[in-house]
Amino acid sequence: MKAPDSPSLFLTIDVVLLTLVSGQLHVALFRRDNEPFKNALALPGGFIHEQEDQDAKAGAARVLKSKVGVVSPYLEEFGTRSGPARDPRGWSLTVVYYALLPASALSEELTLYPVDNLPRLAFDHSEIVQGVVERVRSKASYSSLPVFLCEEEFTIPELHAVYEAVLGEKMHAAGFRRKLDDLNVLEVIPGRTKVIGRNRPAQMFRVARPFLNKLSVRDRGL
Amino acid sequence: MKAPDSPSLFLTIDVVLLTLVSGQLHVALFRRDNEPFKNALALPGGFIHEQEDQDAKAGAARVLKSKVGVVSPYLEEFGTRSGPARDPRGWSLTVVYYALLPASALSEELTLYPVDNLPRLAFDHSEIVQGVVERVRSKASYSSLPVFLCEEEFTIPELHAVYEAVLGEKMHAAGFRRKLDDLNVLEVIPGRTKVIGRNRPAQMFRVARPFLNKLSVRDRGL
DNA sequence: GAAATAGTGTCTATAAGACAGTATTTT
DNA sequence: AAAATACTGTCTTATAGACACTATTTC
Repeated sequence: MKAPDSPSLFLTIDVVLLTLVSGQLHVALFRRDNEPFKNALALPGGFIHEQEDQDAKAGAARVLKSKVGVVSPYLEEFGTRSGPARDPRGWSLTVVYYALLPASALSEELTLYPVDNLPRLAFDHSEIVQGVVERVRSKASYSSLPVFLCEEEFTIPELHAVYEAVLGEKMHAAGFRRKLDDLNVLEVIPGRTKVIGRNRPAQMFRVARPFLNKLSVRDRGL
Repeated sequence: MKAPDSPSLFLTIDVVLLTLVSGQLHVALFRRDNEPFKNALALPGGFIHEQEDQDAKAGAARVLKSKVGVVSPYLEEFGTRSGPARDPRGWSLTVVYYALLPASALSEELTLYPVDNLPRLAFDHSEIVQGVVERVRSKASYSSLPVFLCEEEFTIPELHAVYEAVLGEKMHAAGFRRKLDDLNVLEVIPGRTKVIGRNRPAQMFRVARPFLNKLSVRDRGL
């Protein structure tokens, strides 16, 4: 093993930040100020700062904070994309992270695009977003992942609607309740209820402490 | 975005090659010839060769071929490990891949260590192996992954034993057959049977073409 | 034919889905 | 009280595990 002398090999981070706007998954994108792909839309990302970043995930958190202005409780590695062709500047490797937040946590300024009708993106970012969305939908089908798209306090019917939006399919309400129950992620907020129309108010819940930044997973799907 | 001028930031690949020896998962390790961690055991790995490697996965395949002398049909990204402390030479990021092969495909020279009783390893390789083993056990519980630990032709009872070895638990034989069936990964080899003792011979199977290098996954676990 | 493992059929227990019924609010 | 949605109880159906039975070989 000898040290590499490679001016044209570089390392970046990209973050796929997903949120729900009017029942549709959206991704946060930015218009690039510089070459390459100047003026094209791209994921928030950048180079690793080896002075600052304790690891790649910390770099992703820094990108989220500096470019989007948020801290995400859920921030997971998706995987890497690499090769000589994906960035015209040379052989590159990007570590892709994904985060989920409720739209209310995001600035109004932020530009969000529906993932199922994306414009053309810079680099291989279209493929990356598609891959992340697939992963998120898959995880949603057997885990508590969609709770990160909810406000801090929410009702079961609200969460139910979020699951249906992410998965794109109707879920049986009674079964949903029962199966959510054995995920053990939810905590009743005693006394707090929420009235929507002229009907029985729904109990409000929050995410239980152990699952504030990780998933609860089921064996048999939701 | 400005180009990074980072002599102390580098990019490596590591491969966790797992196999089954006498019913126990083993990992292929090499004794390091050079500093850092000279003489310590480590995963096969190395720097990205940006002239040769089409991407990180191709680099992993190259490492497997050159250091272990094998080509693995199944080669998957596990994830990355990074930071300033894991390698004394500076801020490093490694992309970890894992591969599964039957012991018969490996050279006799290769040194294999049982994953549940590992010696001390270089860098953060102990933690990496542990993470990969966890991932492999998890995937084995709902997918066809363990077929990659089998020979090209094998019987259901043999495959059954492989699953039990990986998962470390007894599985009900009749249910195992039925559930394997709807994975659709197996293809009867007409006429070919295998006799073990003085008993009914078992039908031999091979992996069906579409799953020669990818998994078949079940909803409900095996 | 006895022994041994391969493989199947069926019964039972458990979990999921359907659906009806009860609960609690506003108007 | 009517309307509307929240929530629960129970019946039915699908799936998984247990277990007994049949199949095919060697000795």
